[in-house]
Amino acid sequence: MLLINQLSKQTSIPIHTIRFYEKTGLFQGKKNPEKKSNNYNYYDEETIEKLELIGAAKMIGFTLAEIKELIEVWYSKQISKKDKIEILNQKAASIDEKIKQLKQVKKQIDLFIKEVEEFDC
Amino acid sequence: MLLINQLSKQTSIPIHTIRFYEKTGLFQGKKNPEKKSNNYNYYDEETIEKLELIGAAKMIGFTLAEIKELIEVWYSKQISKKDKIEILNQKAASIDEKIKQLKQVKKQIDLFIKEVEEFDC
DNA sequence: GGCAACATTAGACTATACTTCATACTTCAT
DNA sequence: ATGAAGTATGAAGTATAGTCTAATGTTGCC
Repeated sequence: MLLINQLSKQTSIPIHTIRFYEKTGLFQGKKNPEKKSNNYNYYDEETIEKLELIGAAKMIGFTLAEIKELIEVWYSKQISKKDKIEILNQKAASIDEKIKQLKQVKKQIDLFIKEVEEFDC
Repeated sequence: MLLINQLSKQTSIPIHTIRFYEKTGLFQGKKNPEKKSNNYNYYDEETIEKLELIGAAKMIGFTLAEIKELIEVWYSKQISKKDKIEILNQKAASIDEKIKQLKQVKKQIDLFIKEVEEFDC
């Protein structure tokens, strides 16, 4: 179990940002019941996974609200198999859509580069 | 030449947003020198193009600052061919990078869907 | 000439995602 | 035991990207 400082170092995510994510409900640290003198939060390996997922999902344009939903599906034991698969398929589809859009714009930029190379002398 | 209302209708971008983009420096309307009684802004076809570019670039996660740079390259007559190509290549590379990341996450989600389908009964 | 529909500006307000600050407590090395 | 470093909490501040309001002026049509 890691303290927030270690967690930050292992994920390269600033402490303040981690706290912000925690407050947003993306995950929760656990208090140590044996140590009642402090109320430090302890984080498990799953939290590292979650932070990595957050990083990846953010990079591709998901909002924290969407990521929260994704995490809930990913780790929930309560959500039915059917619902899980549906939400995951939705996310997968939205990623495909984004890839399509990116390729479209890439093509346009490549064309424009050619244009510049040939005519704009 | 279009007034802002027409521009908004043709691009499906709200008037307020168009004004915001203009204030941000993504493009500029022109005053009509023959009509000195008002100071309405008139927009040309190029502005429609630019707004479409903004829409596409935003969709793939470019910030307005990046888009501004892209538009400046796209339409500037002052920037050298070499610089234009360099900036465009940078944007193209960042799109490739994003596509790579998206594919990565897509793969992870697909794997997880399989996992859920097989084991989480 | 009067009224609806459109235009402009400045400024206030919102949401998202942080980021910093202030205060106060805890742990650890010397 | 004391000071540096780490932790918690709440609240304020920042940046980006809008979105809305108010006050005021303009145009077009009956």
